Amino acid sequence: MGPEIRQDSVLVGEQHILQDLPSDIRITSDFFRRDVLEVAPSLPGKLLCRRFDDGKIFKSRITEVEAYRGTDDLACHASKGRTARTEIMFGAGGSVYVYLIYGMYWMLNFVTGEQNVPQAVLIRGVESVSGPGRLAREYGINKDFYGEDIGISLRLWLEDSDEPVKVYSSPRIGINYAGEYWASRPWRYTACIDKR
DNA sequence: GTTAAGATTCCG
DNA sequence: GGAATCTTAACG
Repeated sequence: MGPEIRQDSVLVGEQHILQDLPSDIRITSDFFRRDVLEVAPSLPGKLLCRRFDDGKIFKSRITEVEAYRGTDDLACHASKGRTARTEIMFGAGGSVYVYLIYGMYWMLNFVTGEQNVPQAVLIRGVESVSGPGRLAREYGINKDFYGEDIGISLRLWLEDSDEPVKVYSSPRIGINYAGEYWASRPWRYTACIDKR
């Protein structure tokens, strides 16, 4: 059974290739070039979209994210300084930051903010998948996506959704090591997606 | 070179 | 409650 052919795909040789999506649907890099505390709360409800190598396209609405904000934030990897791992976070918003945790789970993040302002949003869940480790696994995200430009990538992108969402904020998960102050910042944003 | 710990998940 | 599993960062 071949891949589902969409209207926005085009035949190139023997393969159907997904066209770059119209700018009024796809979220552009500009969206991410703002403070992470503006970007993160506006992500729940948006569609996280993936085109796999076999041409199949998977989309699910984001339900849970967390903001990691700059060198002061002791829960943010950038607080350790500019290293090979954190380098991408020091670039302008719109690229992908992925890293391996506990030797087995990839964490999917989107860099936000202006150049030299290291921030990122961790995508912790979508409607069909709970948990950041399982999410990356379902979406086939690994180190190959480090630095991917979310504004132009043909295999990973975001789309707007008109579904109304209520967004709640609460403390971030699993970062008690950062100390009480940073662990208590309400920078986790969860969506309650209305299903009428 | 060595080591401790981690933005997690699954099993008992 | 604890293991799985390995990269990163800190230290010698």
